[in-house]
Amino acid sequence: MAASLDTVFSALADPTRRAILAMLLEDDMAVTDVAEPFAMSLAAISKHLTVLTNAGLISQERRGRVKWCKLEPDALREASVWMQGFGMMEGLDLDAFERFLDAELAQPSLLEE
Amino acid sequence: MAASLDTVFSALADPTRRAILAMLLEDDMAVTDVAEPFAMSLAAISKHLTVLTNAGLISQERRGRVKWCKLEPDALREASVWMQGFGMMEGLDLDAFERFLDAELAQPSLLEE
DNA sequence: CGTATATTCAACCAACTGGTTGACATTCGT
DNA sequence: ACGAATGTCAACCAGTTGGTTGAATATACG
Repeated sequence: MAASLDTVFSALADPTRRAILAMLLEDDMAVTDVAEPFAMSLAAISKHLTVLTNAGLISQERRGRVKWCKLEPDALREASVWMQGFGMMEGLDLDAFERFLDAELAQPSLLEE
Repeated sequence: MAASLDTVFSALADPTRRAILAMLLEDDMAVTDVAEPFAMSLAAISKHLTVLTNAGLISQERRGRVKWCKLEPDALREASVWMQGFGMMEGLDLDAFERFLDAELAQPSLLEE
């Protein structure tokens, strides 16, 4: 999955999805168990899990009739690097940040030709 | 402005807005100058700046007929703390992270009653 | 005063989001 | 083989997003 900053940040922009990530921090979970505490349908949670998967924030592995959801925190790394570049956090990797800025600003579709 | 994680992350989810933030990292800028490199109308950029302002990521101060835009990186701090809580980055503040998780999970509107 | 500059507002539009429900496909247990 | 459990799919809906254009509002300049 191409986990761009776009997809990662927009996946994180929903409180339900952030809550799911927090739950998966504890342990891997089946879809039904993920859905259990929420006041919405299983289908809605299934969609949220798809969004998280597309963002690379979780992975899903089917075992029998149960689909296990697993946190994939690596996808947060590049987003975190981006944010740290604004100089407010410790542990800044300036080189990585510059690469991100260059790559993003170089997207021709975004800029005038 | 109530800069929630929702508004911060969803503001960051757009590449135009991230590019604007990167530009403001260099220096404060007028709205017209922010808009100049982009292939879209001034009105569109004005809307993006409103989104960024509502997220607390920038502030805008009118001086004469020019409205100056200024980066406000503090808004990134709580989002960055949230992300760091997933254990992949250095400088983790576990206490702050726990407080965030508790606050978010305690939102009753999200959970079944 | 009149005109150019800087920015927003209002109406509109297509596309996306986040939710619903009901039907469907798989797999497990008996 | 049957029935219950696990998830997804498809169609639908209301509300939001990201863009457009044209008019409106300040403010500054000469």
